[in-house]
Amino acid sequence: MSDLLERLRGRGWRMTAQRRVVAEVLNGEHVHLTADEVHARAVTKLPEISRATVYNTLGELVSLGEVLEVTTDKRAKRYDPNAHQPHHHLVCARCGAIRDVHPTGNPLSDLPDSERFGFTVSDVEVTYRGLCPDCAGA
Amino acid sequence: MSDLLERLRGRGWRMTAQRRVVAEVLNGEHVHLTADEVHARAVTKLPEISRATVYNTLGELVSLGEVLEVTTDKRAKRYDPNAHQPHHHLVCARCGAIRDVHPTGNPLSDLPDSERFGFTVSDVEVTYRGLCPDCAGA
DNA sequence: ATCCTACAATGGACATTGTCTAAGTCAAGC
DNA sequence: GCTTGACTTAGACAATGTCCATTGTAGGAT
Repeated sequence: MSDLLERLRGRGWRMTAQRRVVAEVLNGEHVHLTADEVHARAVTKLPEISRATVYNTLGELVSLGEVLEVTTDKRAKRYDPNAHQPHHHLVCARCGAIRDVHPTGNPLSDLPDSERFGFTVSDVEVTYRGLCPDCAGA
Repeated sequence: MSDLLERLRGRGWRMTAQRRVVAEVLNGEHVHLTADEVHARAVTKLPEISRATVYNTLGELVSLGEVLEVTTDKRAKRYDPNAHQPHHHLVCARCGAIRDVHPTGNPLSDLPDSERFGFTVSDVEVTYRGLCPDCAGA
């Protein structure tokens, strides 16, 4: 976990209290917080931290490739710290719960040249939707 | 094309000038407009139409299943009238151009039970990313 | 053809998410 | 322990989307 902090330090990332707190909040599996959620949690550890700093820091983590931006719903971007293991997402259509999933097969090879319209296709993002046990078990 | 208007009428949708204009704007293949773009085009045909009405109407069309919401980027929702032919999307990472694509295979069957976490999975959405010919041909 | 009425449209305030800037603050190196 | 350039802050601003009270109207009833 402090892997993240270690890696960042090793890459010459200037360490500040704010950045440490943000990195600490973004930790674990199946973590997919919005920027405001990150801010809310960061504030409990460091009350003075500002919204702008959280946004800036998240943006930097994304640029560094340490965190992924996920847009499973149309509302806010979410931030996924599980950037070093490729995966896709399973989303509950009712409550919005998100799980990381690892489908078999490679969707990239399922897109024939005739369907590529001359694009250079480099990435694919798969979002499964359904109901989680709680919401389905009505 | 007026298929859409026909279908809506047949389903007892109360027809108004505003709704007709919105339905007319959303017509064709590879159409993926944001709500504001729909509004901008609707205004050229019906200057008094309000933003709220466009949002309401789009929401209704989505509820009726005649139009799909697509969230290929983190900014605005886009509306895709091609709802009666299942398809996925190919997005240019630079300019944002969007094409409808039809991959082979069924990603749903690529998600093993062990990766479903008890969810009832009903839908899957695939977004391919890359560079369109114009942006790649730098 | 005209009237009624429920449903639709309007516009403007408000909410949410995200960006920007100018000024103050601080981590890290010397 | 200084210096300095990068970081943080607060708040204004922008973009997108929602809500509500008021006004308008489509379509059925007469």
